[in-house]
Amino acid sequence: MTDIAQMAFRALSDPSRREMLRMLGDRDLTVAQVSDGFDMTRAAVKKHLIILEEGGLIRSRTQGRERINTLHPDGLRPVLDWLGWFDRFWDDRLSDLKATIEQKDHSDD
Amino acid sequence: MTDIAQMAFRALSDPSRREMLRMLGDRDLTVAQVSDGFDMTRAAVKKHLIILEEGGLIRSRTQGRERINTLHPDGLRPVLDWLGWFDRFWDDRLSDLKATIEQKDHSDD
DNA sequence: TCAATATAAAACCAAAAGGTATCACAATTG
DNA sequence: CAATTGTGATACCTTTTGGTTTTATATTGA
Repeated sequence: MTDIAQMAFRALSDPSRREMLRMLGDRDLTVAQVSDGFDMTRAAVKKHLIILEEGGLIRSRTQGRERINTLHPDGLRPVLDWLGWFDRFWDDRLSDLKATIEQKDHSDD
Repeated sequence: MTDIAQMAFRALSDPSRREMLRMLGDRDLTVAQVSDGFDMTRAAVKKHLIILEEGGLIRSRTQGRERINTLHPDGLRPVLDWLGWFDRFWDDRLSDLKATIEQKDHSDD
């Protein structure tokens, strides 16, 4: 209900919504602009955007008659936290990621 | 429909199913044993387990009249891969995770 | 053998999800 | 101002979801 993680998981469970998040990762978009990427009505897109916002994955602000939707990546944190519990079964992924981090930390080696 | 990532995201979207995954992370459980942890019928639990298996998050084998359910952590990989796209917005997460890894490397658990 | 147990499978149900169409209204533009 | 555009809010519809109950079947144990 008001469970943050649950609302985020719920928001992520629909492929259209996940696609919307990717689009918003590239740039902020109005409802109409998001709708251009999908074969559904603006009303349907709007509903998805509401669910994404309820899940804490996007933010939106109204600007004139438009509503600008912005990715809110921090909203993924509850999801990643939950998934983190399973890292214990996932040692090789940690290694891979560690390598990535090392690379990033001293990329001038 | 048979989209692997979608089936996994779907499986994760229900809080009871996520709890079942945690339980199975501790040890393998029969359908009846999983049911003991929930206020719902075995039939309902069985349906959840089917969805978890369809999502690639658990495996199950029948042993006598029992069905043993086992966590299949690799099933989370498609989910983590999808989420990985957002790492670009999440630099501090890499730091956090690095700390976790260091901790793991230096302790024996 | 026979009763108890574990799962399976199906029918059924209410609510939620995902979509449409429609109307209202504020903001923009000619 | 009038017409257009972008959004918001409903009402409505169909399918999916999460649950129940019931019935069947296979395995176990006294």
